[in-house]
Amino acid sequence: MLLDELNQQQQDAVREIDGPIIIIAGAGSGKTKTLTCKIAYDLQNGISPYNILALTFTNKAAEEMKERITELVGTPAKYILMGTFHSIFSRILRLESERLGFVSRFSIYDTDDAKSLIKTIIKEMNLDEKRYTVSFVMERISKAKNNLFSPSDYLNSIEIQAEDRAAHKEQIGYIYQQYNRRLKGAMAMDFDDLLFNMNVLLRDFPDVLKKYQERFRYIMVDEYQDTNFAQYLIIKKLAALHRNICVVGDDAQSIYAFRGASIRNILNFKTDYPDAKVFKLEQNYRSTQNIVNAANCVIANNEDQIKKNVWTSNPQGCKIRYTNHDSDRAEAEYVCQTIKDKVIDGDNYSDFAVLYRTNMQSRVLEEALRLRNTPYRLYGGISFYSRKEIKDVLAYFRLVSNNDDNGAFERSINNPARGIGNTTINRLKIIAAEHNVSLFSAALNLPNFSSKINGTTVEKIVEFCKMIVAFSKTIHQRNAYELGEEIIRMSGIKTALKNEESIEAEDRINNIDELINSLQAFVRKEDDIIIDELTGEEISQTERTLDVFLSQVSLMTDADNDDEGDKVVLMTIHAAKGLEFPYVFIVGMEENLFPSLQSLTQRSDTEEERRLFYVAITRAEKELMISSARMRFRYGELVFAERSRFVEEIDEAYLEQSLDGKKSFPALHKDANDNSNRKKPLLKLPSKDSKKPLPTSLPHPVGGNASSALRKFEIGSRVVHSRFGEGTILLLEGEGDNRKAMVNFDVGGKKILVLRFAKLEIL
DNA sequence: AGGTACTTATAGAGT
DNA sequence: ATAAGTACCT
Repeated sequence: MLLDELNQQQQDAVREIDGPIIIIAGAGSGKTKTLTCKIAYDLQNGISPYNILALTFTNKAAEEMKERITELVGTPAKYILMGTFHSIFSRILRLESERLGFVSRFSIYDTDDAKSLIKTIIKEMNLDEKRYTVSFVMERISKAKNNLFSPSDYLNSIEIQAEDRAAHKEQIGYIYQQYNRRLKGAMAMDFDDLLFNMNVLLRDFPDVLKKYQERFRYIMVDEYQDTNFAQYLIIKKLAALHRNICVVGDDAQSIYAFRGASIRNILNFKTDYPDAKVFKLEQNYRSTQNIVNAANCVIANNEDQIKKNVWTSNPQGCKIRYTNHDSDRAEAEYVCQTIKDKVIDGDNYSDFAVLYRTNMQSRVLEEALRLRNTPYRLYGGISFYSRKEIKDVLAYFRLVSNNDDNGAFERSINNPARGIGNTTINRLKIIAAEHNVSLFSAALNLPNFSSKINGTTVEKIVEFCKMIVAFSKTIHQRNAYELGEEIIRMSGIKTALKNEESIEAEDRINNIDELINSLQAFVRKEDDIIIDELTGEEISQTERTLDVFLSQVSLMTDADNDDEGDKVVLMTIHAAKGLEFPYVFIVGMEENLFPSLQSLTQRSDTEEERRLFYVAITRAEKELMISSARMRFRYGELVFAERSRFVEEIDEAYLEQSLDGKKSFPALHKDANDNSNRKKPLLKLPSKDSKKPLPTSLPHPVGGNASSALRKFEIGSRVVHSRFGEGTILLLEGEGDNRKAMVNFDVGGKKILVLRFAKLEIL
């Protein structure tokens, strides 16, 4: 029976089918299990899968949930409309696109595409690029869209205009206006538009609203604490008719305010739906008592929260271990060594996760892991889909699918080089603007327009356009693999890379081949039948076309392609939400890094950082290791850091401290349950107020070079470096801490190294 | 038009 | 440390 494996609170939540429901699910409280059981229970009670809408934050979460529901109830699960906000709404928008004046094959601009468009506009408006930085303008526009301010709302808002004027950036409204016009002209939407336009659709077309209200009789929203205003309002409108809305979340895990999410949505659910039934899942099944208690201590420092008591009946476990290290490298080495030791004792690599605040921290960890041949899997960072060569290929696909996509046109027209340079493109842009048509349309009809572009160039442009047109014509006759493969072949991208004959080019070719593989997988999908849950129709193999592929790929992230295997996992804390691991390292516990510098200016931001730390702690099942470094490389230079304030927020009853990473835990496994003599930390840390002066000279070189070794370096010495291998010293300069050597490495050539940091050893 | 060499800006999380 | 942009040369 479905309910047998659930505790009382979980059962209560599952049994409540109708009306507004909020489930506050503490970390590790079996949220996914409850949610999947709940949907299965609904289905068993006669609710049609066709009437269920389930919204998640990641594709992965949606897939996993669907899989689990299928296990419980079988085929009907296939018909449930379940996915991310962005993917579900993009599909609805494609169906209803003509209402908003879009083609159904509109393009989706990712952040890079959007930024380059904004940049173009700033340049065209002759604005000072120092004052109007792309990232700032982008943030303003994104925030406006997430709060449903159109360009005219933006320009008419006294408050917003005052803000912009105060910042001496009063042109942002006009940039926004132009940006949106250009998106429309390219038949494109950015990520925020998917939410904004969904709102427009439901606001301006009552028949559409009614249609989807009637369709979605039961609505579930996962991670409700991370919804922004635009998402909140869509949900509210869709649920207004039947009021069967079930939201699940944990205010303590709200970590996306930076993206416009409002913790208020979950805190105010009872206000919106006074008759809402509230269920709290407070028993943690994931972590040891020490971990749960430590997490509770940390989160208790936040003011904004729903009261709850997360507890566990799991074993007490060992204390959380905090270590401080000389440098980011030493910290990384400590992580590697600890993992190695535990693997020797029988644990798997995949039992470990290393979590960090910022993606840039992954580098030093990767280096250390590689050095020790420790298998790892890196999540995030430059995703597969944002690699240049992949974006190049996808630009071709986009252009074929949507000829008006100016961004895709500009990217493709001279890639690979066809002798169509900047001058030509600028002339083309002018023609397109004069005739108010897209670049592609202007290019295709170029012979009919008078222009300064010379004849041979015109021929090349027309030839390109004809190739694209030929592809576009067959887009619905051929499957994504056949067409995509041909586009790649005919574009000449791969040939150009082959001619480069470099290692990098080889990698790029491999990546393109991987993309071709994914086209093939998309077309073949072992699942005999793919069902479009939105329309209820089956999608045959021939209907798995390039535009369908593209519509999915634009919203795909790396995390969605999991490559399993026994590997240590490296990821940001944000990416780790919803996951769990037996052993977790949280590295970089330093002021100005975690919490980040930007977050310290506002209390609410600091609270968000604390929730982020809470999320990180609660990923751990058995053991948690947190660490910091006294200095680390940031932006290419060395910075010193103090221990994060968050470390102190963990009661010492649950924490074990050591200042140097190694050999400091004599009783690693034994005394875990012995609390009796642990009133004081093993080592007294300097209090945060007693600011120690920054060390003027470093205690020890990172790699352990004793200073005596420095003297032995001479011009002509043969040396070995941990990363670069063997080489010969060509030059020496500087004194003391600044002593540098130019080394000619046998592989890789000349490099200048600061001896204080470089792991150079004399052979 | 295209490629190379040098300069400069920029580093917070991700659908 | 790195990517992106610019200046300059072929």
